[in-house]
This record gives sequence, structure tokens and C-alpha cells, in this order.
Amino acid sequence: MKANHIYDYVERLGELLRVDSRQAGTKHGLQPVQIEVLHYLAICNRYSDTPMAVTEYLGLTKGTVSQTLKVLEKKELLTKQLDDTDKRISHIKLSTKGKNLLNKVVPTTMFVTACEVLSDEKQSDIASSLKQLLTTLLHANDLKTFGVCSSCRYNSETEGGGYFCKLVEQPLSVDDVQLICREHESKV
Amino acid sequence: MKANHIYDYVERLGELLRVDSRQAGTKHGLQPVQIEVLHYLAICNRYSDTPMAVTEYLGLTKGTVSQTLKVLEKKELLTKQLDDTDKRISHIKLSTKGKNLLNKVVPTTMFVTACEVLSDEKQSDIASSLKQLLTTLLHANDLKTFGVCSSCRYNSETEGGGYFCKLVEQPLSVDDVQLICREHESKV
DNA sequence: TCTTTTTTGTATCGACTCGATACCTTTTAA
DNA sequence: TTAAAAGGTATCGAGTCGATACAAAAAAGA
Repeated sequence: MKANHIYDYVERLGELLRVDSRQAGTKHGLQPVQIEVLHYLAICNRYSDTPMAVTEYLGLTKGTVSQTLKVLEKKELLTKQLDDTDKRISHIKLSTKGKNLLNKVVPTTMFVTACEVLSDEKQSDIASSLKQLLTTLLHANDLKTFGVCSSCRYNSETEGGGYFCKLVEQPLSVDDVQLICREHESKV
Repeated sequence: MKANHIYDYVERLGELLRVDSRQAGTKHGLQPVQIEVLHYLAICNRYSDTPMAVTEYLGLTKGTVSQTLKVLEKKELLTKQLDDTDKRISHIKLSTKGKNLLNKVVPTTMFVTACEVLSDEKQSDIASSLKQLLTTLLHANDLKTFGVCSSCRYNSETEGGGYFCKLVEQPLSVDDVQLICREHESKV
């Protein structure tokens, strides 16, 4: 029964990252949660760039997310565009300014510094353990996985070397399948 | 260069823990940071139960911590006692109420549920990787380690099977050396 | 087709966090 | 003996976050 140990480590690592992220963000007037929103938007696909998707990913309420997005829009770090077919939905895109800023603060120097003293093999081991813990945590608690398309059961490979999503019934590019999706469901 | 991957996983795990911790705490009117403070006080030794030590551990400012402690004291989850020799310092102890509450919310059910589906061996692997990452992160960035006395270079074993800290020049019990200390320095 | 329900999103309010600054007391250094 | 450093509190403003209320569009039902 190592649940306590694992919890302790994740809590501590999370604290350190949060403190570091706060410090990194302060230079640019950003809060930790704002960095997380920008980070999400940088790695999600075009079906998952909506306020509701951000809400599900971060586990906050839609009101909270709406406020945060409003602030980030005012800072010109992102733009909103109404969906072509569904007028309720808006799509959020990082602006160039937003992308540049994000690259400056993620990952924080703390993590880069630590990884420099670890061998590539060790880093892979750690990444693998983290991935396994995360996956287990999500599945055991019936949480949305937000995985990349290439690991999704709705995704299939076409003859031409491209990809196709059977859920939204749209073709996907090589770049597309490396982004995370709110509809993601792991292959069985 | 896996720094980005590792950062992503830790960020996501931290988010999940924070959301879960918020939910667990809400039932008892506690904020995530308040749970972290209680958690720290439950595992630190008698030389590290001061407001300044909490400040260092959580990476916040002393003003912020002072406020949080004031709230927790009003909730009767902890008590403050002035130090015998140094009148500037106060020692914070969890009350019985505080200990009981903490046991209800840490670790959260999310982690317990996840660990139930993992073998003991897998859990050990993951815990080991997390520990290695944490240790590397702390050392590579010259951060305070807050380790347990048993892994500290100031700690020595006495003939009678007890322990002795060469820094504070005081004997330590078997229970003592399993607590974390703000003066901790890893053995070389 | 018309009505009801659901989904997506915004607005506002209050409790709380957090850093910054100022301030006090006690201890330590000069 | 005086100055500096350390531990701690008080207060303020910007911002998070949940809760509630609300609006508009889409989906479901009759």
C-alpha cells in the first residue's frame, strides 16, 4: 500500500512546479493557471480548443475558465473565433505573442536543469513511470484521458499514409494525430 | 531531451491532485494550500514546525503563510506555542481535530483507487522514479531537501540503538528519525 | 412544427490566495 | 551599545475559484 508515498511525491513535485511556474510567469504578469491554459491550447487539436474543453481538462468550472480566457484575450495572447456551424461554440487559438511567451516559460528552467544531470535512459524511465501513473489514475477514476489521436480507438490509418477519425469523420494529418483530444478514448 | 515530457506529466498529475484535493477539502471547508500545510505539519520534526519552515517548504512568502496559519488556528486544527529559549519563534502543533481531518483527506480516494489496480511492484517502481525525480530536482536547483533525519549527514547512530543529531546536538528517537527536517542535508 | 431540455458560454458576487510593503519584537553581530 | 538580521503579524490590491443566475443556440420530444 504505497498510495501514501506516491501521493506525497506527487504533491511535493506539484508544489515545486507550481512555485516555479509562478515565478516564471510573474515576469510576464501571468498566473500559474493562465500558463496551464496556454499550455493546453498549444497541444490540443481543433476539436478541443473550446472553453468547455479547457474546463474539462483543468477540472475547473466553466465560469472560472471564462474569466481566465477573458484576461488572456485582453493580454492579446489568444483569439476567439466563432464556430462555423454551431454558433454556441468558440474556438480559441494562441496568438504568435502567446506562443512565444509560452515557449519562454514552459518547461521551467528548474526541470531543464534537473534533466541535464540525468542520463537519457533515466529520463525515459522516469517519463515512463509518470505516464503509467497518470494513465492508471485517469482510468481507475473514469476521468477523461485527453490523449493524442494516435493512441485513440477512433483513429485509423488510411492507404495513403494519412489518418482518419471515425468519430468526427474527418481526415487527420501527421501533425494532427500528435495533438491531444477531448474525445480521446484509449484503444482496447 | 525529455524535459518537456516530464514537465507535462508532472504538471498534469499536479493539476489532478490539486483538483481532487480541492474537492476533498471542500467538504470540510479547507483550501488545497491549507491541506498542504496540515500535511507538512504532520510529517515534520520538532525543529521544523515553525511558520518559517512552512514558508520554505511551500515556497510561499512568510506573510501568506502567517495568514493561512491564522485561519487554521481559528478552525482549531492547530495550536501555537512560543519557543522556550527564542521568543521570536513559535512552534505549531496539529490538534487532534487537525490530525483526524487530515487522515480523511490525505491521500485522496483518487490515489487510493489508482494504487488498488497497480501491483505492489509497479507501485514501488513508480514511487522510486518519483523519488529520483524529486531528489534530482532539488539538488540540481540547490533547493532545501526537507528529507528525513535517517538520510541526513548530521544524524548518527548511538550504541544503545538510538540516534543523535550533530547539528542541534540532541538525541533522536526511532520515531524522530522518520520525520522530515528543514535542516536536512543528504549524506555524501 | 412547436415546445422542452440540454449544451455552450458570459456576468456577477463573495470567500480565499498570494505577493508586496510596512511594521514590531527578539536575537545576533559589530 | 548600537546596528543589522531574523521571525512573525497586519494590511492592501490583484487575481482565482465556485456558485448562481442568465442568455442564446442546438438537440430532443411530442
